[in-house]
Amino acid sequence: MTVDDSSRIVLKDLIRKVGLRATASRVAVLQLLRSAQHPLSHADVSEALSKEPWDRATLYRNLMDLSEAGLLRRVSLGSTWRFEQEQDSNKNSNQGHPHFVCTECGTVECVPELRMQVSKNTQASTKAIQQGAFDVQLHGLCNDCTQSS
Amino acid sequence: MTVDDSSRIVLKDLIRKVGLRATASRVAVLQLLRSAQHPLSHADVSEALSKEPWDRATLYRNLMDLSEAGLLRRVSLGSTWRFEQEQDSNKNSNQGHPHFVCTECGTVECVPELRMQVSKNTQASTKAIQQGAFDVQLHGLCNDCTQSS
DNA sequence: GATTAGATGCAAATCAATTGCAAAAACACT
DNA sequence: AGTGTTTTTGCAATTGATTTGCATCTAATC
Repeated sequence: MTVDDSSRIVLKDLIRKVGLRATASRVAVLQLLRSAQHPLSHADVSEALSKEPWDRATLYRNLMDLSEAGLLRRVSLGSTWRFEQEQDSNKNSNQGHPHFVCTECGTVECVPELRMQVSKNTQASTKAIQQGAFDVQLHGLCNDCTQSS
Repeated sequence: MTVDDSSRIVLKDLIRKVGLRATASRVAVLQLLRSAQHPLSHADVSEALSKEPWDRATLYRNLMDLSEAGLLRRVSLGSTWRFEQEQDSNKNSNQGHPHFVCTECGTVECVPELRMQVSKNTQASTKAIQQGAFDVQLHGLCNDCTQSS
């Protein structure tokens, strides 16, 4: 049994534990996101698994199902989403780590080391801000797009 | 001459100053965004001006043209955009004020009073972060969506 | 008011995201 | 292993937003 096989068994168990059936595409999606260094879009996942026979719609549904089940985290970009593996440290939190989003190419990087202080004296009318229930994103040009522009 | 008329003249001059022709739809778009309390999407603009005869494509191009010319600011939401009036205080800055983005309905609010401190000792590999060339977004549920969920 | 470069309107093309439904696969139980 | 039940998938079709080509129109200039 290879390392890949054993990890596949672990992933299958994980998937079953949250009440979903451990199908090949779900295992592959989960495996992909666990090895990814940054959050991936539907399109990223489709492309990465393009050698496999799975349909776009299936991968869409896989990502949604795994996210709703808590095995992935959905990073909101307004009207679209990126997906990343759920971190144990975030499990019981409504807040993940900060992300850097490229305004040119849309790539999303994780910047977990970044600490942001939100001034507490904010009289923001938004409850989520008062309660700290939000994710932080920095939007700017990534290194690649800085060069080419 | 009404207040509206005089403001329209001012807007027309503004548009001409940046090298564009002062067409009726451009004036209307600029006027709308100047009175808006938060950044608007193209769909928002279309709807707000739905009584006018202008085509969707025209409004798209108006928003893009006015942004490129520096009269509007484009707020990136990953793959889509919102538009807001350019603030004089931002004119020579590559950074606007922070925004709060609802992960449910996509509404974008301005939170200019929010001050964020990014730890300076970051060894982030992204140049934009090191140089402070980024916009800050907080993503969470807006008050409306908190209630209904 | 005539000229002309720039802008618009319309229709068509593109592209991403989503849905319905029949067929296939996973799981539970013999 | 075989069978039945429920979930999931694959495919095709739909939706909806954004973009583009091009003929027509118009703002700005003379």
